Amino acid sequence: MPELPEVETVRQGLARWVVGRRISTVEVRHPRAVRRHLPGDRHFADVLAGRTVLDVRRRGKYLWLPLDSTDAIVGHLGMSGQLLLQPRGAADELHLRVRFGFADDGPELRFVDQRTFGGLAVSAGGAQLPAEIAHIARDPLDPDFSATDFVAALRRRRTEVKRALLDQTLVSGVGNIYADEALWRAKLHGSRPTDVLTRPAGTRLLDQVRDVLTEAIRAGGTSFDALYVNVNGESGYFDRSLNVYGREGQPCPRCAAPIRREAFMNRSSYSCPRCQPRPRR
DNA sequence: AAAGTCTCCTGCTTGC
DNA sequence: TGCAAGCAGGAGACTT
Repeated sequence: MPELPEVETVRQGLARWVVGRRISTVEVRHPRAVRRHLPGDRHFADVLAGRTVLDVRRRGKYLWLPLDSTDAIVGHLGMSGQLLLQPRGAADELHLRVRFGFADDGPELRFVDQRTFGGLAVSAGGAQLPAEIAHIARDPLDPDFSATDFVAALRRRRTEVKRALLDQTLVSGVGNIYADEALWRAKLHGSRPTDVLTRPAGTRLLDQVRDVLTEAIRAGGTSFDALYVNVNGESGYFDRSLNVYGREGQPCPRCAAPIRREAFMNRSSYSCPRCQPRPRR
């Protein structure tokens, strides 16, 4: 599942292979992929034809591609979205949703998405920061992210710490996998209430979030279920470094207690019952 | 207003 | 064997 490290890996690939190229044709194969582009799929294709990609930027799990028109292509991979570079004429993927051809006749950019939770849109005048993602907080690897402000905001919340980590308006880029991994590293149970977390505990947690995200980027991301690949179709290998996520019943790498799985928001949380005791309520 | 829940979607896995 | 339910989950819409 694409979280910050996976999206950053894709960003780096796009920066290498797409920046400076002029879009010639856009084919929307499935309108749901551009459902957030309110003027519709025809407009999406028309407004992009002839535009040159100037850069590839990211905030949290969102990508945007500033164009020479001051607009930007905004993208989110959702659960299963992939941005792939493929030679012209290569067979269509089963879940191909959008195809971009370039004026240089080089490789196409394809948006492929099995579960269709992801999508693309054109942000009018959004080259600097698309309005569509202005509500998303900076991510913890952003040089302008303030640790002090984050910890203060965390402690003002009246919720559980894992819910707070997943709230993209508080800190962006963290999803279920890296939330569980950071909480394990910080030896905190995700149900711990945020308002009684000490400042040092909040800072330690943020440090662990940053560490796990940075290490995962170095590994090219986590390809837990093969739905995530980079722009060249290659898997990341951080799944080998996961300590708790998806490891129910296996020994905690720190204390050997069997990893526990608990229901959380209609999904699962993984933690060590000994290193991360559940808070008394 | 903030916090919590529901819904969108497909394909693989599990169970009767 | 076949069908149905369960599961994966990001984030916007909706409810409390």
